[in-house]
Order: sequence, then C-alpha cells, then structure tokens
Amino acid sequence: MNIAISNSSDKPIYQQLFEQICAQILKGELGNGYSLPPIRQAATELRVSIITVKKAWEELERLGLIYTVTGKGCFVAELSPDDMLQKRNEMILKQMVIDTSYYKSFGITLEETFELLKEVY
Amino acid sequence: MNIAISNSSDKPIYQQLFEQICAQILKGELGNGYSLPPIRQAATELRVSIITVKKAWEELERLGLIYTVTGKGCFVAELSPDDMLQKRNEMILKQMVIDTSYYKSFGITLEETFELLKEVY
Amino acid sequence: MNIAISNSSDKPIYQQLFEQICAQILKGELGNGYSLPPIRQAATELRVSIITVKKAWEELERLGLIYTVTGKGCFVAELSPDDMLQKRNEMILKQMVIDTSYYKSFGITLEETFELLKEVY
Amino acid sequence: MNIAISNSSDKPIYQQLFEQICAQILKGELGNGYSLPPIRQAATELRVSIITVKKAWEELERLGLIYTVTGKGCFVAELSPDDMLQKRNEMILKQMVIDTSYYKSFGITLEETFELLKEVY
DNA sequence: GTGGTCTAGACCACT
DNA sequence: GTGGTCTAGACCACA
Repeated sequence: MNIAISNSSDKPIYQQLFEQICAQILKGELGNGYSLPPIRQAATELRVSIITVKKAWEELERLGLIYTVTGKGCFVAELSPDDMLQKRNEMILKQMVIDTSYYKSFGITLEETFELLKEVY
Repeated sequence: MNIAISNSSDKPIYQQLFEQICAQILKGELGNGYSLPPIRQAATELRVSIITVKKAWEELERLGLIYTVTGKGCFVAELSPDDMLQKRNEMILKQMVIDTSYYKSFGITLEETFELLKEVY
Repeated sequence: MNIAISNSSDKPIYQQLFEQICAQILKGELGNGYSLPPIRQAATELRVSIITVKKAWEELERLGLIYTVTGKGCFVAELSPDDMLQKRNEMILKQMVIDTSYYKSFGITLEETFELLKEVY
Repeated sequence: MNIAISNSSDKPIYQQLFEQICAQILKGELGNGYSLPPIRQAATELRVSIITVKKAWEELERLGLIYTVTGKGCFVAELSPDDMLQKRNEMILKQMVIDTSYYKSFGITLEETFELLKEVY
C-alpha cells in the first residue's frame, strides 16, 4: 500500500483512494489475490474514516477489480493482462471524453492538442 | 449568446457558463468590445440564478477577458489574435496538467495516450 | 413519501429505503420529475442518518431512476411506461434467479412451485 | 457429501452448508440413519472453520433433520416420504413468503409472476 | 479479527 | 436551503 492523500485536492478523498489503488491494480503492481489491508487498518494508517475507505473499496468492487469476503478480507480479483489493459483503456477513455470536450470547446485541432500534450509529458 | 447548460453535468453551472463564454471569446466569436447581455437578462434567458451568472462574469473579469463599466455593462476585452492564442493555450495547458496526471497514474505512455486521443476525436 | 422502516428486519435500512422507493417509482406512483424530499428532511422524518438516506438515493441514481442536482434536490427520472415495465421485470428477474436456485436445490418442479406460489399469493 | 461452497455469495457459509445438506436429506439422497462425516473431517475437506460446520449441523438438528449421538456422530433422522415432502414444502413456503413480498411490492400480479418464473426455470 | 452497518454532528460548495 | 463529504465511535454477524 503506497497511497498519498491530499486534503487540499478538489477530489474527494474516497475518489483519490479509488483512483490510486485502481491504477496500481491495473498496472499489475498488486498481483491477483493480493490481500488489501483491512479497512480499519487502512483507515488508521491513512488517517481517514472507515467509511471513506469503505466507499473507495466499494467502487473497486463494483468495477470487478477486487472482491470482499466477509470476515476474511478484501482481495484483488484475478484478471488476465489483457483484461487489465482493456479495463485501463476503458477508464482512461471515459475520462478523456470529458477532458477533450473541454479542449475542443476552444476550437483546438487534434494536431494542436498533440503539441500541447507533448509539452506536458 | 449561445450557451448550453446541463444540470446533469458534474460541473457547476457557473463553471459551464464561464468555460463556454471563455471559449467563444478566445475563438474570436465575440469580437473586441462586444457587449455581454446584462446579468439579469442572461439569468432569465438561461433560467439560472443571478448569483450564478455573476460568478461566471467575475471569473471572466479576473482573467482579463472582459471588463465592467459600472452603469453601462460588461464588454469583451481588446485582445490581439496572438494574445488570444496564447491565452487559449495557457488555459488548455493548465487543465491538461491535471488531466494527464490521471492518465499517467495508470502507467500509460505518451504514444498510447495519442492512440486513445485519436479514438476520442 | 410513504416509507416503512423496520429495524428488526435482516435487510439493511438503506436497502429497505431503496427497494420501497424503487417500487413506488416503477409502479408509477411517483410521476416524472417528482421531487424527492431533501435528504436531511427524509432522514429526520424516518429517524435515520443522512448517510443512510444518501446511500439509498445513490443506488437509485445508479439505476437511472432518479437524478440529483446539487443545490436543488433529487428528482424522479423521466421514464416511459415501457421503460418502467422493463426495468421492473429486470429487477424482479434478477432476484428470482437467486430465489429459485434455492427452491430448485430441493428438487422441486416448476409445476410444484406454481402450486406453492398460489398458496402464498 | 457433495457440497459446493462459494465465498463470493452473499449467503454466509454456514447457511450454504445447511441449505445444501438440508436439500439432500429432503430429496432422499441421504438415507435414514446415514452417518454425517465428523465435524473436523468435514471442516478440513470443505476448507472452512469447525465453528462454521458446527453452526450448520446445529441448525439441522434444531429442525429435527439429524440427531447427535455423543461420542458416535451425527445421523440423518428417520423420516417417512410424506414427512419429507411436507417438511420440504414447509421450508420452501417459508422462504417464498419473504420472496413474494418483494415481488408484490412492485405491484406485480400472480400471472405476471408465473410468466417471469417460467423464463427463469 | 474481518467486513457491514449505523449514528450524530460537522464543514463546504452550489443555487 | 440543497446536496457532497468527512469524522469518530459504536454495535453486529461472520470466520
């Protein structure tokens, strides 16, 4: 578990939690069947409420990235590398549709967007 | 004034207003010195609160895109095409830094990002 | 709003809330655009926590039965009678698959199930 | 003993155990006087806790489907085919009352329920 | 010990 | 006033 929480961010804490673990799973950093820390322990370590952790975990479960077994813990779902790549692109695309609609509202072309993107990377 | 407000969007209404007018100005659609409609009129037409319109106008003024003449109204600032292009890129870049940090958290490369971006456009 | 909460039930409160409002919407008792009571008011009236109401509302929104507008309230989505009927059957079928797997584990036939069902109705 | 345990199910494990053995007894698959495996052995084979098995066995005994002879083991009670059929229907009916109350909350008729039931079977 | 749920009260952004 | 979020502490069922 390597999570960074920012209180000053405009993103809700549970969202930050969700995104970071989601990214780690889809990067393959947390192997299949990996056991996530107990929500209470995670809450204490990250200095957030149990409910906040739970909300992030629930979203992960809804996406099929983890599964929880009552009384035992939460575990990373077993996904093939292909599944993971596809799910990763799905998530990024979904966000990209929103992001680009903003860029496009300024009348920017795809090529110009590429140019700016290169600067940022 | 050609504005589309969406209640179902997760963006606040004043932000939607701000972004759309901002884009129109920087695309050159609203010429120098163009007079924005009075706040009350805009609020009525768009069926939003006066406060909401005020907030959007204030943000535009803060960026130097419009200026207010008390008792007369709000007008589009006089910007050269170069100024507009630069300001446009500034605004897009600023947002792009945030957007790409999300993409990068998944370990995606610049090339892969290009690929996905093409799909979206 | 005509909701009955039971603390002794084995179902979580937010689930009871969700199911009852869901049923009322799909029965057409709450017309399109009907404004749900503010979560705080609902919480007070039903003597439950804000968070509990919120959780039920979230589930309703996830199913597309209501939509929330920050600062304004929550409203019943606009669904055609056909949409409602289909969604109703979807929900019942989903539960029925679980229920019948239990019946079938006893080796009961469809006809015998009908007989018992008649008794219950 | 032919039992399938699912961790991903929302039903507690002891409940799954209970239901499956119960069904097997009432289907007549486990004859009168059949000796259930010792708790420890069952726990090992099914990879569950002894406590979990114990809980399931207790529930079976409470219903009079098995009886324990201290120091010897647990045995399937002697029931006539009629007793078994009646007990089976009792158990199914009890669950059906709960299940149908959910269906009925959507305003569905008995006939419509039949239709959906046919699809599921 | 684990997850599942709930409460009461709080602060913030938006309209 | 509305929804959105968060905390701290609590009780329960399950393994």
